[in-house]
Amino acid sequence: MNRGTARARKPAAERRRQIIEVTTRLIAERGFWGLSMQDVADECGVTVPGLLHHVGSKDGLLVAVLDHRDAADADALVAELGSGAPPPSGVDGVGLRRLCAALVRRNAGQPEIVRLFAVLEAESLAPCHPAHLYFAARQERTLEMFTALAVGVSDRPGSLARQVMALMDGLQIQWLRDPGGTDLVTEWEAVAETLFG
Amino acid sequence: MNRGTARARKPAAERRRQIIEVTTRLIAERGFWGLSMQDVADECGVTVPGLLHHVGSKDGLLVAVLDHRDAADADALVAELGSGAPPPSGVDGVGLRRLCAALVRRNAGQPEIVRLFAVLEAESLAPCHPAHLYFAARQERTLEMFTALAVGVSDRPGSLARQVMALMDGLQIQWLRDPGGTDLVTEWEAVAETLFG
DNA sequence: GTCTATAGGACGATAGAC
DNA sequence: GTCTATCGTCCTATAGAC
Repeated sequence: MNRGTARARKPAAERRRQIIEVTTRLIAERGFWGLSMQDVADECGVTVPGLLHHVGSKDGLLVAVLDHRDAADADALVAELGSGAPPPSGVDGVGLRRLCAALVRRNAGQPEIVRLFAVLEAESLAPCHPAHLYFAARQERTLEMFTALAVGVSDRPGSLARQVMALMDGLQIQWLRDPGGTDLVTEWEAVAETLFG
Repeated sequence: MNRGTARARKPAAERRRQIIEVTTRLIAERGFWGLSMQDVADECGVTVPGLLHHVGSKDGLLVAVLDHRDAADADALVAELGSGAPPPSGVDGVGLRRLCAALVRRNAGQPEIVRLFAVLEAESLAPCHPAHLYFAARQERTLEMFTALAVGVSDRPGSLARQVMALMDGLQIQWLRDPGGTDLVTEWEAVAETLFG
């Protein structure tokens, strides 16, 4: 008698994974303000209260997505830089140029995720946006990491760090708007030659 | 008997100017998806139907804002580059470096407008966004202009143009997120030295 | 040119059954 | 873990008076 009615039910973990996946795509398309819980629920084959059971609220849904991305990105970055590399908080010695190349290569393969961050990065400039603090901290953390890695490369490491970050974000926007017109990796190689060559 | 009751009424042109000004600020704060006609109407001291009388629809409101900005930017750019300079479609001879410096200087003085464009630029990546075509055309036009001006500066003018555009957009985001932490003009001077120096 | 009034939905969230 | 039912609020847009 071990539960013969397992028709549409899913284990919580799997359902949560599905919710995050769908939400990621929808936020990338319409932003967080344009996201509706109804659409997320529909695409998951669940009702709205069913969805809220898992994430608590609309804001809770956003933090779930961002937390999941942070974890996935940290894993992937370590894998791409070699298994011997320490976690992102201690990437010293890898070199700014190699780190950027790895980031660009990874981003080129997941335009949807890149768009998610591009949209939220702009939306979250508003102080009342639920991800405002998250992206402020993210920018600060990234700049610090880039600056630390740029110390040997430039005599103004802080400025170089800002330029690197700006170039990655800006080129990504151009690429997202016209995916056929640009190859992200190729464009970045030209940048690297200007900055580091 | 020439209409003695002109209490709260404004001439259409002035009302339209006010509507555009308020909408610009609200879109910068919340994006277009997050914009509500009610809020715009309230801040203008008008009812929602009164607002719709002037702009037709919510989409009409957006194009009104964008058209107004295009006109204002074109005027300001000509003024900043000197009265003798031809309109933006023919800025040859001014030089890419000088053009960028003028753009950055102008943008540094109007963060609200910069934020409007930053938010809409990301939001409009979605093909269904009412400003999708507008920003696609804008990017293409800007890249063409920068490329033409970069011909003498670099042996890969298209790539330089993309880098210049990316750097301006990216630095603006960083600046908007932490206005006290960066000076846009100073940062750009460092960039210019790297790119053109 | 601006109003009142209202249509007609979609929204996020809650309560409680199963 | 998912449902039905419902609340109250907000939304864009229209019709027609003044």
